[in-house]
Amino acid sequence: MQNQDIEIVVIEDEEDILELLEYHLSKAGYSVTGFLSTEHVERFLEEENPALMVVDRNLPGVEGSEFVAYLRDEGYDIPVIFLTAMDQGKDLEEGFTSGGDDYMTKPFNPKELLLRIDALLRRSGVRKSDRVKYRDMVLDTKQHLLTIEGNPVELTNLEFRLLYTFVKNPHQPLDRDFLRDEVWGDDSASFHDKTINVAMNRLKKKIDPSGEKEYIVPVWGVGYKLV
Amino acid sequence: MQNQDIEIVVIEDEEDILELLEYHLSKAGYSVTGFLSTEHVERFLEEENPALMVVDRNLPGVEGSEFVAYLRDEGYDIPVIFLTAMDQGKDLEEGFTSGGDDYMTKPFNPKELLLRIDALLRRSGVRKSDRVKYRDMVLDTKQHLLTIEGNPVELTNLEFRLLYTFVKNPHQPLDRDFLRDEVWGDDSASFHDKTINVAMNRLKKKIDPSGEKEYIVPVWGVGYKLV
DNA sequence: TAGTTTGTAACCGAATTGTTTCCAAGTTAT
DNA sequence: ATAACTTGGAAACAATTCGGTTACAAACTA
Repeated sequence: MQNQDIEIVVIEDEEDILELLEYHLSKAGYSVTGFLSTEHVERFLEEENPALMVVDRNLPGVEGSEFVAYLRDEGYDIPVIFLTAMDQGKDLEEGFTSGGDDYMTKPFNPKELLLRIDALLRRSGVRKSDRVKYRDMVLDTKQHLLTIEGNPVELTNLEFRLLYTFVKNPHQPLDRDFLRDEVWGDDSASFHDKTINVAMNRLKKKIDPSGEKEYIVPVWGVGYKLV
Repeated sequence: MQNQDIEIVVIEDEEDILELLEYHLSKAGYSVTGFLSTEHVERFLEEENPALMVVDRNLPGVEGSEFVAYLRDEGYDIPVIFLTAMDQGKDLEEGFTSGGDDYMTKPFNPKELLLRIDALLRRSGVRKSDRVKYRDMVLDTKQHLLTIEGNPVELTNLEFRLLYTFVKNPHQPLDRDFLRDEVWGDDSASFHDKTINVAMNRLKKKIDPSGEKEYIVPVWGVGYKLV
């Protein structure tokens, strides 16, 4: 799921609406943290670094827009979508000038909220567009990060490039010449036979220490293939 | 006027609405270029590099959303606000999934459109706020001042620009080529290997003398990233 | 000119990558 | 079926690459 590991904060004082929001966002794959007031939110922001906030405009105590204006002043650049009960012109203006990115009126259409969240995440650069998936592996080429079943797996540069060429060409045996060209490139001159073997084995050990997943299998006399 | 020199493209086939849009946007200080169809827009984008587009969803010939999807595919990342005659759920979804950033229904409230344009410009980095926060660091770009936990930290010009590029691109490994382009710019000619290393280490030492905060970590074989 | 900032160079240590050797498993020939 | 042969895997070792550190020189500022 592409929304996995994206954290969203919701601030809403009406408990049933908060629950509804949490339900829809969770269902879309986001991890959601709800607050009934702005009280402990700043502390949370310092520690967690969530990707986006959905904020009710009318909160008890500190106004939603006031709070966001304060955060902006402090230097927080987190994307904010305001929710409000009515569509008053004054409200709208205050929402945007206080530093909000978008504005929706209640009762909100969940579908639209999700679309707007998605657009805002895209624009603010949270969505890492260049991800490649294979079975339970996710390669984030921008972040140089591999996760297996959601857990990060440490790979070296070479190993990452190697795995990437396999994920790009699944199910087909890649011979050693191809791998050498693709991964090692020009450094082809003077190249020991077993270099690729050793590199492959190190990679296989890292992505499948127990050897039970069988992501990559040798093809005798040819090379390797991603099953 | 803060909107001076910001270029906005409007694509709208109904001439009177186009004029109305041009009027409101010009009054707000933007320089506006209107088109009655998508026809010559791409050529214009190639030459001018406007900051934002306002696009009617229902255009003769190529659909507005289709056109934007095409542009996105071509690699154009320009912010887009869609206008549509009716608020159909299908329309809305198509607007966002084709790569739009915001969506308004006609008849639109000019005030709201201006607010949304402003918010989107802010978010897409056209307007840069002069305070940026990351964890307990606050960078004041106006004053070239950094505070950590409220305490001022002395940075040189270079170090400040360096840290700023990291705060602008958090969580991403920034490779040395990128940093060189971004921070050092044209002086790329004759550039010692270790220059970036040394600069990075000087910066790291200043923002985290004890090395316990781990703001910036090296990514082996790639560069550095702000955690 | 004095003082600060920034780039260069040399060196060190750690992480990564390549080489070698030996062994196991698959393939082929007898 | 078994021996000879070929290829892949494992482990230890060596070489290389890369980042960190320091000292020093050049460039820049006040």
